[in-house]
Amino acid sequence: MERSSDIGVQRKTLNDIAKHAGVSRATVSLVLRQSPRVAVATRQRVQSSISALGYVYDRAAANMRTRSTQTIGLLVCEITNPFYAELTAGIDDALDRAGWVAFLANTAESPARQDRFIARMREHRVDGLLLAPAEGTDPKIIDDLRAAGVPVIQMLRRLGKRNADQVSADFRLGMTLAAEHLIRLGHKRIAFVGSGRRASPASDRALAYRETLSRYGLPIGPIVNCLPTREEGARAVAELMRGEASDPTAVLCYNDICAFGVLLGLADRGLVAGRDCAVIGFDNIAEAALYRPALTTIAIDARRLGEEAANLLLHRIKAPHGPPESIVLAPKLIIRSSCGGKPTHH
Amino acid sequence: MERSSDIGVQRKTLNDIAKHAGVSRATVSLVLRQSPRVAVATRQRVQSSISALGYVYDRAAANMRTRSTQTIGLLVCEITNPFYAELTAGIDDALDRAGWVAFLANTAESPARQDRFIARMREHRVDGLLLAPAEGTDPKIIDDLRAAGVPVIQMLRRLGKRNADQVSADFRLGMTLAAEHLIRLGHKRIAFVGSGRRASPASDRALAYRETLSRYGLPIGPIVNCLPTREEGARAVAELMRGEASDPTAVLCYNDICAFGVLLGLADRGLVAGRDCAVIGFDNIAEAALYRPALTTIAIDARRLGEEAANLLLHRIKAPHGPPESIVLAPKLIIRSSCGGKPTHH
DNA sequence: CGGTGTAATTAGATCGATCTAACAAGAAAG
DNA sequence: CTTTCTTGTTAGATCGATCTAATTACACCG
Repeated sequence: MERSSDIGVQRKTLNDIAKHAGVSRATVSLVLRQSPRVAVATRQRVQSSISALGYVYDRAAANMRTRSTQTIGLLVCEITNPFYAELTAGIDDALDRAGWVAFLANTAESPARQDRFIARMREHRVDGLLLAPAEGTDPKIIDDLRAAGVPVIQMLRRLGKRNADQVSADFRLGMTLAAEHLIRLGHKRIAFVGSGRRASPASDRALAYRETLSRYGLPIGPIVNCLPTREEGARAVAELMRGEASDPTAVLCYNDICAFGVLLGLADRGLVAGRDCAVIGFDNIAEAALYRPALTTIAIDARRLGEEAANLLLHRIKAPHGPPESIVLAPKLIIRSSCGGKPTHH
Repeated sequence: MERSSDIGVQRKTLNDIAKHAGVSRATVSLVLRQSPRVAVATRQRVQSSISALGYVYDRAAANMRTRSTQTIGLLVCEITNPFYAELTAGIDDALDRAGWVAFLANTAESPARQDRFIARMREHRVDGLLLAPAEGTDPKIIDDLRAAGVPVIQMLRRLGKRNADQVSADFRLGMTLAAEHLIRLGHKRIAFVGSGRRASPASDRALAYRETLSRYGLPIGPIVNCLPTREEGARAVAELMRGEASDPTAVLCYNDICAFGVLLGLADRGLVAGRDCAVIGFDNIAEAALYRPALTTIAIDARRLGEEAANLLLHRIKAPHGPPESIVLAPKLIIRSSCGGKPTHH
């Protein structure tokens, strides 16, 4: 009894097609690569053999000669963070358009895990890497990869000082916009929640907070360290709000997740954000518009950022010796209800 | 001037190592694969040559002979959905432990895009596929892949009726638990929001809703179609709550996202979930615990589900002819505040 | 009619690993 | 001393494509 659906059927090769179509292996290869040097009649004959035999192109074999795999490695510091999920979706979009595929690695903020994945991806001969570095990443890996001839695009977090290919957003400008918004609304005691992170996006934001407040002659602080989780954000409120007259009237947060935590913390203490205290987040993740009160925040277009990063990497792979490029997206203030007043966005 | 950090350095090969260590290519290969048939002295000599020359193993070349790539394809219907992001993290974890890597594709619920990615992954010779199918996926693709000898694990959504390898959760039981909870609380008019989806997890939930209500002799409906977005969930409330005495007193939702939408819709109409209306979600995504009111929901352990799926696929790749396995995780009712009463979880 | 140019096709080497089967050297057995 | 066995090593074929350089077929031209 023949079982056509059985597993382990021999995969067809170029030789099988060649024999079936009565041409040489080389000609079939030319057809596959849409070479114009093949006669129309031959091309058609080959193409019908290909579909008759159900041939599947073996890119891995082809890669051996061409020395390129049309494959990249994507290293994300935390895929369960909606911002990075959106970034990933943007990357995936751009790669799909170009016909490439990505190996995914969720490093979960572990540099050791990141190293392991990078090694594994290099063994698979990826043509390049997109790196949203885990916290505590040794900047040396950029040099190592460069020495090995592996193009890398840094996303969001800067490693080391040297100029390299990177895609990011202007976090300082973003936080400045946020602070100025609060100052325009008349706030004088503005707190900052979330300075605890070492990575560059965090230090950029904390810096802009200090700079802007001092530029307007306002007192700096209180500043509360806080990991980007809602639990921590809620806990931070306990440190900020002591029921005294000197309590802050507004809070700038490291990101939306922290801000949600702060909103929770306020609600749990019977305070209403937007009335008793102004709160601003950062990132504009999807939930920001859909929370109540809706969160005023700084929008970073994560999907667009992903697309730019993927395109820059593909460009760099084509032109490995070109000068480093740095793409910095502009942030945008999105006014909703968490600072009171009339929202311009829902 | 020598530039050691220049791009495009020739990659070292087995032959280079062999020459450097004064042995044959075959011996180096044996060392790399930790064969016990190599003398200790030789092994050490080879190993020091390997690190001296900075050799990087070329798995792609090795794959040509071994006919296995230690690579799988992961197709996710929507990576920006936190449930699937969590699932992805679980898969990544399990693969990391095994030393494998995954190609990621975010199909964004597009079957055409899914087909494209599957073809591309097959060209890259993945050893198997993890498929969280896009809505509207043709069940035939499972047969096609089986005929081609590509192991596939279906995740969450069932395709066709035949028994195949799959990992899912008991959605009927989950929705039954949710409905019975509301019934225990004394609700008589229980609505359902989100029946619009065609995929099996949706129909399972809708079915369990009907079954349970009729089992307890309660009227079925109203039922409101609703895509799993907050906007749609909020819109659904307008259809449900007409300010009449016959308005439902409780709402079962397709998933947490819908439920958040319903909470928003209620809030926008001045109604308080847990007091004026009970709401239950499904999935227990991270936000569920951190919303106010905290959402009562059915927990599905997405990370665990991902790990199980990855492990089952690795098992199936080792034993392609084994009988199909079906792993079904048990759901759990998580009581918080959105149905009133004392919450057991925060 | 032989020579030239162009278009279409192909044989054979090649990418970098693994696999097979054979071989060399020394120990153990007869 | 020869035979057999064991241990360690290796030459050469192989995986399935691409690339190079050569070959064929045929039209065109002087």
